[in-house]
Amino acid sequence: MKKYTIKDIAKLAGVSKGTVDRVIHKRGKVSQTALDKVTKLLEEIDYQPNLIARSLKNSKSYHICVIQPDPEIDPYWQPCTKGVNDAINEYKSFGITIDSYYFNHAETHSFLKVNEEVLKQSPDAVLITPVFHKESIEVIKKYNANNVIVSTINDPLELNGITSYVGQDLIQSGRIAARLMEMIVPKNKEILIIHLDEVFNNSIHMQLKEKGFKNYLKNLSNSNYNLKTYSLQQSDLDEKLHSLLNNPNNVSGIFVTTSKVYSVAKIVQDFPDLDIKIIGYDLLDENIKYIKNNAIDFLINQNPKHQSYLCITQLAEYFLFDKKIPKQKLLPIDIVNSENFDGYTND
Amino acid sequence: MKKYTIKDIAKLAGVSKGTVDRVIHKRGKVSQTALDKVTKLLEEIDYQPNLIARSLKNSKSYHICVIQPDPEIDPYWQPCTKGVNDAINEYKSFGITIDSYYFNHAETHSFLKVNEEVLKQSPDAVLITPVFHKESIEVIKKYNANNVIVSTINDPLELNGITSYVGQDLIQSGRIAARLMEMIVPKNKEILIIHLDEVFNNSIHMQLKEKGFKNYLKNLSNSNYNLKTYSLQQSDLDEKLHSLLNNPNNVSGIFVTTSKVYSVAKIVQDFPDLDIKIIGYDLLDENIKYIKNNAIDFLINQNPKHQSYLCITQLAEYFLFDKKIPKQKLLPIDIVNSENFDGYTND
DNA sequence: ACTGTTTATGTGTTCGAGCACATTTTTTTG
DNA sequence: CAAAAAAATGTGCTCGAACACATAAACAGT
Repeated sequence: MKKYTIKDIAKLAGVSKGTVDRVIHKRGKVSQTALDKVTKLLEEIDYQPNLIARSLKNSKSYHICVIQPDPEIDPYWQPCTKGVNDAINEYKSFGITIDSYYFNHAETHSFLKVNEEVLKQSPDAVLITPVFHKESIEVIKKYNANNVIVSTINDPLELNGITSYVGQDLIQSGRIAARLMEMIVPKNKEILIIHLDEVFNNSIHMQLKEKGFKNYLKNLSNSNYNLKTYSLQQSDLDEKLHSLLNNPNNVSGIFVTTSKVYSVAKIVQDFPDLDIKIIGYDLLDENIKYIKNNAIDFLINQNPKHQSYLCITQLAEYFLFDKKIPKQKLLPIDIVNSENFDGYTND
Repeated sequence: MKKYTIKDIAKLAGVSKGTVDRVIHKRGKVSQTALDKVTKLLEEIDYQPNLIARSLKNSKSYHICVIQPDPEIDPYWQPCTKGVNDAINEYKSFGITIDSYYFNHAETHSFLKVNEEVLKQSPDAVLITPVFHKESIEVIKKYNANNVIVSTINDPLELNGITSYVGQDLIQSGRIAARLMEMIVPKNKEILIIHLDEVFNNSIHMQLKEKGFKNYLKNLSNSNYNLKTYSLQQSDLDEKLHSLLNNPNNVSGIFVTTSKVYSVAKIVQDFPDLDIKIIGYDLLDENIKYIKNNAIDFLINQNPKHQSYLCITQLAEYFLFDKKIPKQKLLPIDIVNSENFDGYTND
């Protein structure tokens, strides 16, 4: 199983490597005879260009900018940064430079400002985390106009200006939570759906999760759960939840649609007599504390680290080896409990 | 953020690229003055050699042989083959050729014969799936003697002749199953542990899973489960399980330590009055059928496809870019139910 | 048949690292 | 101090693909 090079093929076909090259790249200026001969030969031996040589020849440097919420402000984004850093290290020896830009995920103007800055850099690609739905659409238009490739994670904007989306099916994510609830919460009990965030933002992932969750439970034949939805700021949670649980109630499960589930678990701990199951999102240190002692029953892992890492990997391999980028890459949705969280944190 | 090359450094240091090269590779024959100057410069600009150029220069072809049980005989190994095929396609343009060799997982001599064959090929590396514990150890010794790199998946042999193991923590795997059982099976009920396989083989993964499973349940304060273990050939299962369930019993959960869990689910379906929860392994088509309709409650995904793919990836990147191979890579242990299996099958 | 023009084919250089070999400089020795 | 030996440094080619440029063959028009 020898590896054929252009030179080999040229010799076999009795032409020069220039001609072979022209055939391969369909640059024309080749006689019918030569074209046939070379084409046939290429097929026969199933020629595979050496991607390393190709890449060396094209050896440019590429510049990718990452735009994400500041992990100092919201720790949810820390793993995202880790994924980016892994990618930086992996590709720095290949002539790919990656810069991170942070914005305050509570302020749209911060997001817009950072994007202005990045646009000035005119990078080859950007990876943006579109927590602001409307603003993102505008920003992406600008990138497209400047021929900057746009990849997104976390929040699927349905928009054709985007080259790649890496993330999860959020409706399905809600369904998974629902199926787990069904298994651990008795029939006819009350289940709370809590949207919890420090700030209100116009991203849609919480809504999609709720939709999937309700959708699953609605179609059950014999388990009439009583569902109640609350959209809360973190500051209102304490009062609201305490007043709910202090009064007579039938609550037996809580589904928190964000990574802030630990603050719910903390409050529920004050009511040891109520047997309340909790399902929420993501492997924050705070959450892991509660899943370890089973105060949280299940976490659903959105794997932000892997999302960002994979997204950059796709871009890098596109630049280096011309590997095509899938329009959408849906990652598996991991179910995490007290025994398997470890495997998802240490990679 | 310019990318420096050896030539750049040579110019900056006022020496030739040969000297720089000698410094980088510590080949000696460099004056102290030149050495200091170049070393300092290298540090200052944090020189990163262009791995693509390096790889091109070294451009050899590498040969990897994969030795695994015949997927035609045991479908469990089909995804393994898929992972290998993905790797073949990914790396064929990089001068890495990969050949697969199958053995009958019921016959040790078949395993030995295939290994003889592979040894004659003198490949650069082999990926073996050590279902036969003792025989594998012997075989690995031979590879080591011939300077063939040995990677393993699926079954951790504790042996220093192995360069890399990609797999899961099997004891933990059992603990995960136990935690799930605890959540869905009422206290004081009976739980069966069933080791089920077509043949008896001397691999140890079933034992490790059982160990983890029992270990978790034993340490529970208030849930006295009654555990019973059965080691069965597939042919004996039908009679044994029917007779068990036809008689008065308290069985409420079954943990099957292999991928053959579908045959247990099939039988349990005949007893709709008993509410028996089932947990088993792997996303075989047969198993997915049962998890879809909740006849199986949870599957634990050992991700054989990813295991084999990752293992080859490690070898390839070692050969191409000199990336070091971790001695052991433990993959996350995925919990799968009727709603998230999809994400693990389509990748 | 001889230019001029189009079309086809071949040659040589580049990318960056790595290494063999050639050349220069320094040191040793009679 | 010259010759020989050792040490240091520099030069030039290779890996395979890509492309610019040079050359050659084919064809058209007068």
